[in-house]
Amino acid sequence: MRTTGTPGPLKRAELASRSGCNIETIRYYEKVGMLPDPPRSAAGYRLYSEHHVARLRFILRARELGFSLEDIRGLLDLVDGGTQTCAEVKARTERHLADVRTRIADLKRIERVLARTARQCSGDAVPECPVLEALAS
Amino acid sequence: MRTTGTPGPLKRAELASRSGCNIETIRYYEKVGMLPDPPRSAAGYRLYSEHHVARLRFILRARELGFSLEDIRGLLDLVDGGTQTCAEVKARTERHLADVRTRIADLKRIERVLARTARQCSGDAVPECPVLEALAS
DNA sequence: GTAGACTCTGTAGTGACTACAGAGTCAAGA
DNA sequence: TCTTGACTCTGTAGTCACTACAGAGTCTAC
Repeated sequence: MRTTGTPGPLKRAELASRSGCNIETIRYYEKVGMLPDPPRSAAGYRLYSEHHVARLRFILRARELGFSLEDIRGLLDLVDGGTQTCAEVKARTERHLADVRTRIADLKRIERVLARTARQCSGDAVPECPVLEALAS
Repeated sequence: MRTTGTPGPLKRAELASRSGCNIETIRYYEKVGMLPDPPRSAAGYRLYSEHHVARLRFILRARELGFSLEDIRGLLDLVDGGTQTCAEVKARTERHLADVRTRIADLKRIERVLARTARQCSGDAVPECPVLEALAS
């Protein structure tokens, strides 16, 4: 059993535990070209390096921030190309930020409607319900 | 060409335009049991009634409020059963409201990180980028 | 030698649609 | 009557970002 910090190639489960990523998701990211194909052992087992750990963490962090895989692919291209400019990345980030703000505004609108409607509910066991009426009207 | 307000059964495209719902989505809702199967013409064309219009609008309004189809199925069961109590609907609505609030909080956290990171960007055409560094680190 | 834990592959399922192909139907105009 | 074009029918596949599973192979500790 390899312990944390020991160097050498990692197997799928090790990469999963090092990154906190679901083991199947790793294979998925490989399949869709987000993670480079790792070298294989004689038996065909994937052998991941620190490079893969770093890239996977990059992907996961960007996912946490709500970037789509498509967005992340773009960011990775910029990184890989070595030609990325701060301006390009900034533009992408700000586009995404605008998206996030739109979603927040939408959800807040929804929240207001739901809260208002729920407040009108008596909570009694009567068959009339302002929520259903609001939806039906 | 039937004009708005004329009674009589509606075809798929008419129901779509009356409700603002995508025509394929109507068929999907039927398939998954959200909309009752309408009677058919001799040629097999669906013939929708005002009942279908009302139900479809109910579904669309609930979708706008972010209820899942599963949630809506529950609401429709309560409506159809005729046994729904305000208390049940209120509980569902409040569960959903809590969900929405969680999502808002998540997005706000994301927004803060994105905004802070984007601010650090010079926007210049230099290859170093604090956004990418934040993601990679 | 064997048990159990791992890995491999391909495939199918999730939710909520959306799109398309190929066939049939309908109504208006020539 | 015929044709044209717009509609409708069905089944199926694609979308996104995974997740789960089956059946086979491999590795390692005892």
